[in-house]
Amino acid sequence: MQKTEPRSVSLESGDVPAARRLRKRTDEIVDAIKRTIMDHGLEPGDRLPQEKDLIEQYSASKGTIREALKSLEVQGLVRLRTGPGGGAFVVHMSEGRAMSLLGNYLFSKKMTIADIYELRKALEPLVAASAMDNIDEAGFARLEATIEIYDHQARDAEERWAQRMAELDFHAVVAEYSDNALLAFQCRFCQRLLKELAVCRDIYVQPQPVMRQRGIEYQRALIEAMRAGDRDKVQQIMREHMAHAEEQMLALEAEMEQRFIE
Amino acid sequence: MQKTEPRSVSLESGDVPAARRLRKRTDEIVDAIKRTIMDHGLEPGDRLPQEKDLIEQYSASKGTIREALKSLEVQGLVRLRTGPGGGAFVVHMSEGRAMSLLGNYLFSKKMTIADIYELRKALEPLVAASAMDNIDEAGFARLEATIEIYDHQARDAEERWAQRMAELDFHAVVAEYSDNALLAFQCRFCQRLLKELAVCRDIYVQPQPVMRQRGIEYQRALIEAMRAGDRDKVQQIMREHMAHAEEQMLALEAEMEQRFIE
DNA sequence: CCCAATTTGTTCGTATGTATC
DNA sequence: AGATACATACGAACAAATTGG
Repeated sequence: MQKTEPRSVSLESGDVPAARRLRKRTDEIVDAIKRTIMDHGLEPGDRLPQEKDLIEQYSASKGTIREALKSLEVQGLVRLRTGPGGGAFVVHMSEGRAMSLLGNYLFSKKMTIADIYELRKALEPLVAASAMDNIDEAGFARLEATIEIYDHQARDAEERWAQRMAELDFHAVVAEYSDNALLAFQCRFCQRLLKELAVCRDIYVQPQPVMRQRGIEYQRALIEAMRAGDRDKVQQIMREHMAHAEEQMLALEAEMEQRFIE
Repeated sequence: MQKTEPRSVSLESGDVPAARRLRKRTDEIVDAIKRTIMDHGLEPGDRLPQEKDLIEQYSASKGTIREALKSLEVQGLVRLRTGPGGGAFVVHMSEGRAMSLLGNYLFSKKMTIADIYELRKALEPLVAASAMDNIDEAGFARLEATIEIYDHQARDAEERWAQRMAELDFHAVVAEYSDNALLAFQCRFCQRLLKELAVCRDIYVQPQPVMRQRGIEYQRALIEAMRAGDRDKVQQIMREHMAHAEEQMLALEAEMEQRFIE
């Protein structure tokens, strides 16, 4: 049985299948370097040949090689360092970069609060259940420390904002303990959207006494259920927590619009 | 005296750090152009100033400007065209590019079939229900045409492969009719992972008579439920469909490993 | 169909900044 | 502190692609 196929995965197929148009030199080199990374199984920390050698290897000029390396850097595949022993080093894309890039894609689509919570209602219970299997006392401590941030009335708008962010961070911490990288990423991306969406930012600056208290109750109950290892209960609590959070967000959004009309 | 801090380590925030330390000229220009696009509300089709003008505007060299534009191109924000009237045109990132970039992030994580299906079991029922509200007769026709592709015994390995791809395309078509862009994207990304993961590719080349027939039954029932507008039934069928598909995939994976050991 | 204008794409030479020893 | 190795940036020239006459 063939185990490792030479035509492995994720090769930037994207749009044009190469047979059509003459591809630009830069893009050819980008793909060539990508293949080199894949085929040689290069790990983070490994260094690519330096510019000088790449120039020779691909018979291209400095500028072209630089553009290719820049492309790889933007894609989060390499990091460029100056100085002796410097060069292009293979890295794993950071979650932040992945989210930025995906954010560019969704920028054109108009996301609503309901859209995001439709996802969260489905995913957060799953990550919570998944995280339950891996979380330890240190993890619980982190969760409780996060709750502390918003377990009191905010003094000013700035602290109120910090509390809203921390409320989302609670779920980010939970997701950290899931071993399903894709699930965790998608969950955390939803959280990031909630942090960045303009409509949400407008909502967060308003006072909202009810939401905070109820949210904490859900989260405390969640921690307890996780400690008890009660998978069904964990999911049930998170479902209710999300449904309640969505309700609050939508109500606040409607209230804001109402105020705007007056 | 200003001194460069040595601990400029890999926090790699990915997004706009405030005017902090010495950033590279290229990245400054990238952000400046990004802001220009945002602030002016530039839409796809709108043209940025040409290289010549950008060189003047930012007092940078041609190479630097080109690197900045290349960065924006890789991020899927602009498209570069040569010739008279050419230049950098604002575009919306294609779904394919977004998936490629996200694929680079997940490349380092080791995804399992179970991980992906954990997502699919949660998301596919939601997209199906969401799509139900928008799909029309043309959409149903597309779904039925897709089923035709694998509604018979494959003659050879190549057709078998095409059938596996079409089975996934069925769900891609469903997702097209959802108006929740994020939900649809995440669903289709799962489908893409199933198309590309090496372990899945190995599975698809094997004959698997049972899965095909049962899958079609689910999908035909799904179409019927969608036509009837029965939201709960749509979700229920899709849940079962996904659970069954996962079961089959895991069984085939186990069988393959068994064969591999022998 | 070719020609010419326009604009990006690529090359070379050189200089500067930066990190390591 | 100085030498070295490397990326980063500049500028001028040339090549290729696209559009319109």
